[in-house]
Order: sequence, then structure tokens, then C-alpha cells
Amino acid sequence: MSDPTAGLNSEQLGAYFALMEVSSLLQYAVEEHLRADGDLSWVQFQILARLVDAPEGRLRMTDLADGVVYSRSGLTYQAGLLDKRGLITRSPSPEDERSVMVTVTDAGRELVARVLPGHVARVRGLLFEAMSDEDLAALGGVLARVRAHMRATPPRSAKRRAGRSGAG
Amino acid sequence: MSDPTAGLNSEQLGAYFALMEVSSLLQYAVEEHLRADGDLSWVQFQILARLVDAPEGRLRMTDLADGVVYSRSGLTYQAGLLDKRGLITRSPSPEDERSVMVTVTDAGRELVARVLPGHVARVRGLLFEAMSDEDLAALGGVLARVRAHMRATPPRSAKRRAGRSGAG
DNA sequence: TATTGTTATACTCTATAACTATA
DNA sequence: TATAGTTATAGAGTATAACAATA
Repeated sequence: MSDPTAGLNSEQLGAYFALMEVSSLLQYAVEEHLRADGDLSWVQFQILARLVDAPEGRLRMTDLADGVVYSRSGLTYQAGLLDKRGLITRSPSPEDERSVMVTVTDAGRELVARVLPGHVARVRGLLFEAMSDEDLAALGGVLARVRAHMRATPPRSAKRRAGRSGAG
Repeated sequence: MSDPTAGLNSEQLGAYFALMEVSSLLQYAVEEHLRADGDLSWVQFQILARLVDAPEGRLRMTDLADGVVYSRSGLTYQAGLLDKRGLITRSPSPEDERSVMVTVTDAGRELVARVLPGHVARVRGLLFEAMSDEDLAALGGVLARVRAHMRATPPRSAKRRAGRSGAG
């Protein structure tokens, strides 16, 4: 564990910078592919991927916002683009008339299916090719723990309606 | 290792998503702080931090671009902002008249010093607080290996003058 | 009153291509 | 010819605040 009053030691600094560089390079490579192969931004791909995984391919805007985007207007903007292209549809929820249900269309599912192989190929080639099975287990374990910690840690300056689960 | 023709298994998928979410949340939190505390973007902070660590506080534009930014014009833009604020200076290099040497000013050093404690505090609170010493060693080891692999792996569509070391 | 979502607006950042200048 | 950097420009994405509608 770490002393909350001290700076970061060199091992922590190294891990921090490595994390940021690795994720940056990975996201850049993946976005480049998504854009070239499916004309999708990272956020758009995440929205579609979540919907494809959801029961009946449907989620509320609020559920989508949570974890994908840091502001609601940002989600509305991206959903608008996907809607225009016929990859999703939006309709008012019958249960709660304030809510909007977002549904993947067949075209949306097809696009995800078309883009996915190249996507995972890039992730494998950049991220997992350099990893042993033990590396993978270790990385996955630590990151899962850290993610749970982050989700449970509210931002210092908690904003109202910030979109993130921890920020509301 | 992983079969280059197969998809990702669930452990790999989980590690991939966890990596992206962790780095996204961390970068968001850190950027929020940098903006509030020093009116700095993430890229601007990285530029200043690199200069502070460099001998005599100086680097060429090209050296700065490498690893910080994905296009040269992007670096020129950010450097222009830092220059306007008096945090860096730019002058033609005596050795190679094509090059521009970027130097941190005292004001730039002071700003980094002022912002750094809060910066590392956020990183510690979000990333390292949930980690044991063994976690840290494991994470650092894997990420260092992955980073080296990524740096050695040129993008499929190698662009000329893309700014990244691997992409040029 | 609080929540869900949209819209208007303004802004930041990025990338491409064209350009200058030096090696 | 190749490299270093800037500029013009255009586009993508974001966030804030104001808004309407429902709970």
C-alpha cells in the first residue's frame, strides 16, 4: 500500500507512466482501425458493443451514459450520429416516459460483427502478444481490483449529473 | 501467448476492458485536477514534465513530439499555448537550424512544482491505494514489457511523419 | 423538486495539406 | 530530396447551461 502523504516512488511512477502510455497507444491504434474499417469513433463502438451485449439489444440512455461518456449531452450527440446512420433507434420507454430506450438495429449488429475481428486482432497484436498466461492473470487481477476501487471512489469535486456512476 | 487467428478469450476481454476503463477514469480525474489547479491540459502537463526532467530543461520539438502527441501540428499548437503563457520559450537550435529548442522557464518549473503534489495524490488515491506491493510489482513488470512490445510494433498503416517514434 | 434527455452554444483539440527553410 | 517546424483550415468531440417533460 502507499503512504497518502508522500509522493510516488519510482516504481509507482514507472507503472503510472507505463499504464498511460500503453493505454494511449492501444486506444489510438484501435480508434484508427474503427474509423477506417467502420467509420466509428471509440465511443460509438462502445455504445454499439454494449447494446449488442444487452438483453434484447436495448438500454436506456442513462445506462449507456454510465461508463461510456462523461456528460449526457455527449451521449446524445453520439447517439444522434448512430441514429442518423440507422445503427440504433431511439424510442420513449413505456415504463418511464422520461426515459429513452436505445436499441441496436440489424445494421448496427452487422457493423459490430464486421468490425470486431479486426478490432480484437489489433488488441491481441499490441497487448496480448507480449504477455504470458501468468502476465495475463496478474494484469487482469490487479486491474479488476483497481477498477472496483475507482468505481467506489467518488471524485473529490462531485458534480451533479456528471454521467458517471461515481459522479452523480 | 495468444493464437493470432482466434478471438480474445473472456480473460483477455476482461483485462482489455478493465485496462481501458481504468486508464480512462484515471486520465479523466487527473485532467480535471490539472485544469482546475494549473489550467493545464494533459498534453501540456506532459510537455512541461518532460522538459523539467530533461538536461538543462531543453528538448527539440521533435523529441517532444515523440511520445506526447500524434501529429506535429498538435505539438506546435500546444507549445504555442505554453509559450503565450510564458511557461516555455522556443528558439532556433544553433546546431541544426531547422530544429527548434524548447526550454522550460522558471514560471513553467514553478507551475509543475505547484501542480505535482495534487497530481500524484490523485494517482495514488485512485490507482495505488487499491494495490499491494506485489500488485505493483506485477503491474509494473507486465506494462513495461507491453510498452516495449508496442514501441517495437509499427502501426499497420505506417504514416510518414506521424510524430510517434514507431510511426515515422 | 428531482430526474431524464435534448438543444444551443462556445470552445478545445486534432489532423491534413500546403508551405518555408535548412541539411 | 528529406527533415523540422509552422500555418491555415476544417472537422470532431466536449461541456455547460437552459430547456421541456415526466416522476
